[in-house]
Amino acid sequence: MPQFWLMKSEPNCFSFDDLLRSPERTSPWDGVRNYQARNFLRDEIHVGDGVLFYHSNVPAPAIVGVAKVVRAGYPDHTARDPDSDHFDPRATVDNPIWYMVDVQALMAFPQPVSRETMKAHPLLSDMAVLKRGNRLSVLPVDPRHWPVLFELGGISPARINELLISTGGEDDSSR
DNA sequence: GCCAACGTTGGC
DNA sequence: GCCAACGTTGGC
Repeated sequence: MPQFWLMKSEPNCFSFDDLLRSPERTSPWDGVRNYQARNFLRDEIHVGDGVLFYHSNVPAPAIVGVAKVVRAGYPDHTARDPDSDHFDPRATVDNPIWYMVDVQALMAFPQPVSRETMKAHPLLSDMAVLKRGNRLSVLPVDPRHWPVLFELGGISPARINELLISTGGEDDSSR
Protein backbone atom coordinates (compact mmCIF):
# COMPACT_ATOMS: atom_id res chain seq x y z
CA MET A 1 0.00 0.00 0.00
CA PRO A 2 1.50 3.31 -1.02
CA GLN A 3 1.70 5.97 1.65
CA PHE A 4 1.50 9.70 1.32
CA TRP A 5 4.19 11.96 2.69
CA LEU A 6 4.14 15.68 3.19
CA MET A 7 7.41 17.29 2.23
CA LYS A 8 8.19 20.90 3.04
CA SER A 9 10.23 23.20 0.92
CA GLU A 10 10.80 26.90 0.96
CA PRO A 11 9.78 27.96 -2.54
CA ASN A 12 12.50 30.60 -2.59
CA CYS A 13 14.90 27.70 -2.34
CA PHE A 14 13.12 24.95 -4.32
CA SER A 15 9.52 25.33 -5.45
CA PHE A 16 7.05 22.91 -6.98
CA ASP A 17 7.54 24.77 -10.27
CA ASP A 18 11.25 24.08 -9.97
CA LEU A 19 10.42 20.38 -9.69
CA LEU A 20 8.08 20.56 -12.71
CA ARG A 21 10.90 22.16 -14.70
CA SER A 22 13.51 19.61 -13.62
CA PRO A 23 14.65 16.97 -16.12
CA GLU A 24 11.88 14.36 -16.30
CA ARG A 25 10.16 16.48 -13.62
CA THR A 26 12.38 14.61 -11.19
CA SER A 27 14.81 15.76 -8.52
CA PRO A 28 16.59 14.38 -5.47
CA TRP A 29 15.07 15.53 -2.18
CA ASP A 30 18.41 16.39 -0.66
CA GLY A 31 19.63 18.45 2.23
CA VAL A 32 17.49 16.93 4.97
CA ARG A 33 19.55 17.13 8.18
CA ASN A 34 17.22 15.87 10.84
CA TYR A 35 17.46 12.32 12.15
CA GLN A 36 13.75 11.62 12.37
CA ALA A 37 13.21 12.81 8.80
CA ARG A 38 16.34 10.93 7.75
CA ASN A 39 14.88 7.72 9.12
CA PHE A 40 11.76 8.22 7.03
CA LEU A 41 13.85 8.84 3.92
CA ARG A 42 16.17 5.91 4.53
CA ASP A 43 13.76 3.30 5.88
CA GLU A 44 10.12 4.05 5.30
CA ILE A 45 9.61 5.88 2.04
CA HIS A 46 9.15 3.55 -0.92
CA VAL A 47 8.99 3.86 -4.68
CA GLY A 48 5.41 4.60 -5.65
CA ASP A 49 4.57 6.53 -2.49
CA GLY A 50 2.85 9.87 -2.97
CA VAL A 51 4.24 13.24 -1.97
CA LEU A 52 2.26 16.32 -1.02
CA PHE A 53 4.50 19.26 -1.79
CA TYR A 54 4.20 21.97 0.88
CA HIS A 55 5.52 25.48 0.54
CA SER A 56 6.78 26.73 3.90
CA ASN A 57 8.13 30.01 5.19
CA VAL A 58 6.01 32.13 2.88
CA PRO A 59 3.12 34.51 3.62
CA ALA A 60 0.55 31.83 2.75
CA PRO A 61 1.98 28.34 3.38
CA ALA A 62 0.12 25.69 1.34
CA ILE A 63 0.18 22.28 -0.26
CA VAL A 64 0.70 23.19 -3.89
CA GLY A 65 1.07 19.92 -5.76
CA VAL A 66 1.48 16.18 -5.88
CA ALA A 67 4.61 14.20 -6.64
CA LYS A 68 5.66 10.61 -6.31
CA VAL A 69 8.72 8.79 -5.10
CA VAL A 70 10.67 7.29 -7.98
CA ARG A 71 13.80 6.23 -6.11
CA ALA A 72 13.98 5.00 -2.53
CA GLY A 73 16.49 6.16 0.07
CA TYR A 74 20.13 6.43 -0.97
CA PRO A 75 23.06 8.41 0.41
CA ASP A 76 22.77 12.19 0.16
CA HIS A 77 26.06 13.00 -1.49
CA THR A 78 25.71 16.73 -0.79
CA ALA A 79 26.74 15.87 2.78
CA ARG A 80 30.21 15.07 1.43
CA ASP A 81 30.48 18.15 -0.76
CA PRO A 82 32.43 20.88 1.06
CA ASP A 83 30.87 23.46 -1.25
CA SER A 84 27.33 22.43 -0.36
CA ASP A 85 25.27 24.37 2.16
CA HIS A 86 24.43 20.99 3.66
CA PHE A 87 27.99 19.75 4.02
CA ASP A 88 28.56 17.48 7.01
CA PRO A 89 32.22 16.62 7.63
CA ARG A 90 31.23 13.45 9.50
CA ALA A 91 29.68 11.85 6.41
CA THR A 92 31.73 9.22 4.58
CA VAL A 93 31.06 6.73 1.79
CA ASP A 94 30.82 3.93 4.34
CA ASN A 95 28.74 5.99 6.74
CA PRO A 96 26.81 8.55 4.71
CA ILE A 97 24.65 9.56 7.72
CA TRP A 98 22.19 11.45 5.51
CA TYR A 99 19.85 10.04 2.90
CA MET A 100 17.59 11.31 0.15
CA VAL A 101 14.93 10.03 -2.23
CA ASP A 102 14.08 11.07 -5.78
CA VAL A 103 10.69 12.62 -6.37
CA GLN A 104 8.86 13.25 -9.63
CA ALA A 105 6.23 15.96 -10.00
CA LEU A 106 2.81 14.64 -11.02
CA MET A 107 0.77 17.81 -11.15
CA ALA A 108 0.14 21.07 -9.40
CA PHE A 109 -3.05 21.33 -7.40
CA PRO A 110 -5.49 23.41 -9.48
CA GLN A 111 -6.42 24.91 -6.12
CA PRO A 112 -3.56 24.99 -3.59
CA VAL A 113 -4.65 23.92 -0.11
CA SER A 114 -3.55 26.63 2.26
CA ARG A 115 -2.49 26.09 5.83
CA GLU A 116 -5.36 28.37 6.77
CA THR A 117 -7.83 26.10 4.95
CA MET A 118 -6.43 23.00 6.64
CA LYS A 119 -6.62 24.58 10.08
CA ALA A 120 -10.22 25.59 9.52
CA HIS A 121 -11.32 22.21 8.13
CA PRO A 122 -12.88 19.89 10.70
CA LEU A 123 -11.34 16.78 9.10
CA LEU A 124 -7.85 18.27 8.68
CA SER A 125 -7.28 20.39 11.75
CA ASP A 126 -5.36 17.60 13.50
CA MET A 127 -2.78 17.21 10.75
CA ALA A 128 0.75 16.90 12.11
CA VAL A 129 2.04 19.73 9.94
CA LEU A 130 -0.31 22.12 11.70
CA LYS A 131 0.96 21.32 15.16
CA ARG A 132 2.62 24.24 16.85
CA GLY A 133 6.38 24.09 16.73
CA ASN A 134 6.46 21.23 14.26
CA ARG A 135 9.73 21.39 12.32
CA LEU A 136 9.86 18.02 10.60
CA SER A 137 10.33 18.55 6.88
CA VAL A 138 9.18 15.03 5.98
CA LEU A 139 5.94 13.83 7.57
CA PRO A 140 3.62 10.88 7.02
CA VAL A 141 0.08 11.93 6.14
CA ASP A 142 -2.81 10.12 7.78
CA PRO A 143 -4.80 8.16 5.13
CA ARG A 144 -8.05 9.69 6.29
CA HIS A 145 -6.69 13.10 5.28
CA TRP A 146 -5.78 12.07 1.73
CA PRO A 147 -9.14 12.26 -0.06
CA VAL A 148 -10.05 15.49 1.71
CA LEU A 149 -6.81 17.11 0.60
CA PHE A 150 -7.20 15.87 -2.98
CA GLU A 151 -10.75 17.17 -3.29
CA LEU A 152 -9.80 20.54 -1.82
CA GLY A 153 -6.83 20.64 -4.18
CA GLY A 154 -9.12 20.07 -7.14
CA ILE A 155 -8.02 16.59 -8.21
CA SER A 156 -10.26 13.58 -7.70
CA PRO A 157 -8.81 10.73 -5.66
CA ALA A 158 -9.32 8.47 -8.69
CA ARG A 159 -7.20 10.77 -10.82
CA ILE A 160 -4.48 10.82 -8.18
CA ASN A 161 -4.49 7.05 -8.29
CA GLU A 162 -4.04 7.08 -12.07
CA LEU A 163 -1.15 9.50 -11.78
CA LEU A 164 0.55 7.41 -9.13
CA ILE A 165 0.25 4.24 -11.17
CA SER A 166 1.37 5.68 -14.51
CA THR A 167 5.00 5.15 -15.44
CA GLY A 168 5.50 8.88 -15.54
CA GLY A 169 7.73 9.24 -18.57
CA GLU A 170 7.00 11.65 -21.41
CA ASP A 171 3.34 10.77 -21.35
CA ASP A 172 0.36 13.02 -20.64
CA SER A 173 0.22 12.52 -16.89
CA SER A 174 0.84 16.20 -16.15
CA ARG A 175 -1.84 17.57 -18.46
C1' DG B 1 11.27 41.20 11.84
C1' DC B 2 9.80 38.76 15.92
C1' DC B 3 9.91 34.99 18.62
C1' DA B 4 8.26 30.30 20.23
C1' DA B 5 9.51 25.73 19.72
C1' DC B 6 12.61 22.48 18.71
C1' DG B 7 17.05 19.68 17.95
C1' DT B 8 21.85 19.65 18.77
C1' DT B 9 26.08 20.63 21.14
C1' DG B 10 29.21 20.50 24.71
C1' DG B 11 30.73 21.49 29.51
C1' DC B 12 30.52 19.37 33.69
C1' DG C 1 23.54 11.78 31.83
C1' DC C 2 22.02 16.43 32.73
C1' DC C 3 20.94 20.71 31.07
C1' DA C 4 22.10 25.46 29.55
C1' DA C 5 23.35 27.68 25.45
C1' DC C 6 22.95 28.00 20.86
C1' DG C 7 21.37 27.79 15.98
C1' DT C 8 17.49 26.90 13.05
C1' DT C 9 12.77 26.52 11.57
C1' DG C 10 8.82 28.56 10.23
C1' DG C 11 4.28 30.77 11.39
C1' DC C 12 2.69 35.10 12.01
